[in-house]
Amino acid sequence: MENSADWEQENLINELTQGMELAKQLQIHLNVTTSPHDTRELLVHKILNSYDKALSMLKLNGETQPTAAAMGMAESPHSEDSDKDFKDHEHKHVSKKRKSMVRWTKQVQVCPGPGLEGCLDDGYNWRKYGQKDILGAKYPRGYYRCTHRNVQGCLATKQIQRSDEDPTLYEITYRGRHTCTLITAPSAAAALPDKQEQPNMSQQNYQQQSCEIQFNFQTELDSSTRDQSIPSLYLPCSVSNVMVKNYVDSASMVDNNFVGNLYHPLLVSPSTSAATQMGGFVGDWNQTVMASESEQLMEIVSAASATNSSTVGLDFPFGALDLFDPTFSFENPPFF
DNA sequence: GTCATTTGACCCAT
DNA sequence: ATGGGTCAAATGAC
Repeated sequence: MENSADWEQENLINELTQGMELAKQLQIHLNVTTSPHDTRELLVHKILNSYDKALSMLKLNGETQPTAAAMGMAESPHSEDSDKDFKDHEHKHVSKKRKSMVRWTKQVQVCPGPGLEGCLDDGYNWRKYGQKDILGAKYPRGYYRCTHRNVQGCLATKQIQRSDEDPTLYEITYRGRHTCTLITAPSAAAALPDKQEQPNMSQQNYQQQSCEIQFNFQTELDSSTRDQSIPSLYLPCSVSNVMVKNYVDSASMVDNNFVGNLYHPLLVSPSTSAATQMGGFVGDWNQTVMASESEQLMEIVSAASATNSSTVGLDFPFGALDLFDPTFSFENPPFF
């Protein structure tokens, strides 16, 4: 038993180390303007793979710990994915997987009227697979899964529940991380149109997504005040009128203890000017929007590889967050 | 013809 | 037994 744990830990360290090495390579490639785009993308892919493996190890490990249930894993262990393939061949495995799925919720307020669905669009391509009347809820709950599920095996799902009290308020629960290769940054998404749903996605939707989960990326060429050898992650939300509002824990965010530790929900509140750009959104946003930082970071890294950005960073109103700072940790982010 | 949505049935956890 | 989540056939839109 102990040997097994040691072995797992060793593998975990190996994966993380590999991820770091790959990130360093990517860093070098980002500083070389002549570096081929393919190479960067390959590195990003490897990094993501490496961290995915590490996450899987941690999640599976976390499930065996008694604290997991106490930390919010009492969540209904229902199917995250009931694809027949999985049911037939990996039923038990899927059940485990479901429990460890990352889950987070955000609330979106939209103006009533046409184009409402568009406002709920988050840039990913979802396919509705069910709708159900929920006990005690006035409105039915819609069930959606990633369009690329069959092709790329992306297990991300979401549920949309309209609020009883405020019909303009929608609670969107996301489960699972997108593993599809669709790059979701606005520009990238536009470059990868989905013939089925993309045409319905208006520009305002892209703006919405850029403020909620994905972020716009900008090139920061003037890095005279910054160590050029250390690309920092810049999240230009402070520039694009999105500010970090607060941090709260959420039961839905601690489906497993690892997620609870690593995934600090980021609460952002787009300011009025951003909402104005978003058209369909109510001008005064007071509701909170939570997202997985890890997912954001994955996307940031992905998008960084797709741009010529020499730096990628998280830029908060109170300063930039340097993810390559050795003192940085998700458990103790410097700003919360 | 293809693909998305709808909806009743089914499965599973509680 | 009940409710939430998913399946899959039927239907509709393009």
